[in-house]
Amino acid sequence: MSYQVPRGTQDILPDQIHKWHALEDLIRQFCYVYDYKEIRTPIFEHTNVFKRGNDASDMVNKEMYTFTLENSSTSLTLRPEMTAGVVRSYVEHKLYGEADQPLKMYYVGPMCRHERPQKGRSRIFHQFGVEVIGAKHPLLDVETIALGWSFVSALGLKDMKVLINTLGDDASRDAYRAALKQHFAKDIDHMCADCKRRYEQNPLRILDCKVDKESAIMKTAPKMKDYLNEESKAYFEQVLAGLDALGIPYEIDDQLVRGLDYYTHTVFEVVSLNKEMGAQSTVFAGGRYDGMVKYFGGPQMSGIGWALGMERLILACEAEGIALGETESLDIYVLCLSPSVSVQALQIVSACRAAGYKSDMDYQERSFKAQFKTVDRKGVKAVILLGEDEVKANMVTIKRIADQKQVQVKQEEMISCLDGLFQEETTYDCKEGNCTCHHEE
RNA sequence: GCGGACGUGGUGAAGUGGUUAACACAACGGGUUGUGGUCCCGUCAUUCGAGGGUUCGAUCCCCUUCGUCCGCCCCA
Repeated sequence: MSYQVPRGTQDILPDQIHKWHALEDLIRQFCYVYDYKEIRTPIFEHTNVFKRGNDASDMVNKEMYTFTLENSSTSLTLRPEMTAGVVRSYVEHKLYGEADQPLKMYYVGPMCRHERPQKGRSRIFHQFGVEVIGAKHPLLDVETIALGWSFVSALGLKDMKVLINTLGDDASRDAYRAALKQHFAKDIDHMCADCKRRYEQNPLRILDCKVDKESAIMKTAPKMKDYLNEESKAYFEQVLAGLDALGIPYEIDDQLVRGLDYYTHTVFEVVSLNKEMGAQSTVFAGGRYDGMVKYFGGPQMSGIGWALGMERLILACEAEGIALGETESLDIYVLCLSPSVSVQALQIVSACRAAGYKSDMDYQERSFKAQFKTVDRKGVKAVILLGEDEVKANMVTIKRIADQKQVQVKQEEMISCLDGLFQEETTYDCKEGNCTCHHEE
């Protein structure tokens, strides 16, 4: 009991891993047909990759795992998100010079944030995300949303909603920011401490405030849409038209500003409406960023991306009763009837494995009955019985569980016999209560 | 960082200031010595998250600590 995982982290145990494999397989399929390629960047970066000048977000200011090793002056940080690392890599390797732009990338991996753990919120969690860098077109915004939306739809999730908004370009945002500051100027003293901080650092995020949400000053606050210039407005309208064209339902939420400060134009959030999700209901979210590539020393190029919380996705699937991945089963189990033949049993298991059958045997010298229990529990399709009689005769006994068909064959013929048994039509009439097969509950 | 609830075997859980900590599931062994799933019998917590304190005596009361859950905050 003295050793345990650090707070807010968890082991993903073997009996849960099928969910992760199922999701990862589907992710690769989707990214393949969308022609997005995987990128892998380091799990830690120089701190200044994440901590950039004007960033006022909690994520970079309060929640980063930042460390400096002894005998070193280099400050490193465990990545709290992926976009910064991807953009850094894009610029560092001068990928903006590649022929095919935009570059379409995806990633899957762990992120670290020092937050208070809660349902759907851990200190190490996994994100699947996409980044499209090197071109700016509203239909690219639509494409990335479509990728995520079709992905969660393919899983069977139904209680999902797309919330979308625009922050406009820099000029629109500057104008809006000034208007907000003016609006809140005389009341900021009565507002919550967080809002006071936001007022100075990033007035847009005052709109995110839950404390003062119902106050009159909040309700009469100027709207972003009234400060959008023509170009920004047109951009947003094209995004919405693209979503309409693909039949993706959405809801415009003009309070949506997102927590990361690098966003421009399109921002969106896809949330689960299922009550079992708890307070952390955002499954994937992202937006466009116009300034990041230049910030990292590249040309003026735009990007768009989103990130999806894998743990939250699993929660959402569980909340909607969606099973991920197949339950484990075994093709063949070798039943060892006497410890004296265990070496021969191992040779037979090896032969089955070499032939491609998922196979196993007992290594605990357990009773015959106990070994058969394992057969039931693991959903074994065929059993090979091996006792002293078989070894003497150089035979094996093969029993197909589904219909209890049992044959004895020479060991040389074992694999071809198994091939036959597995290929043969095994669905047969099995009336309830009238047969001896095992029915799974 | 703030507020609240909780922590008993592999799992789900009952329980009480007093001698041996229910019950169920799972696991293992046996009845059935080479043919499983049902049934019956047996075994399985010197210990109640950890550390300290009060007490003749603590799983139960108090403190500390670690962790989980819920909400705030934040975000995927």
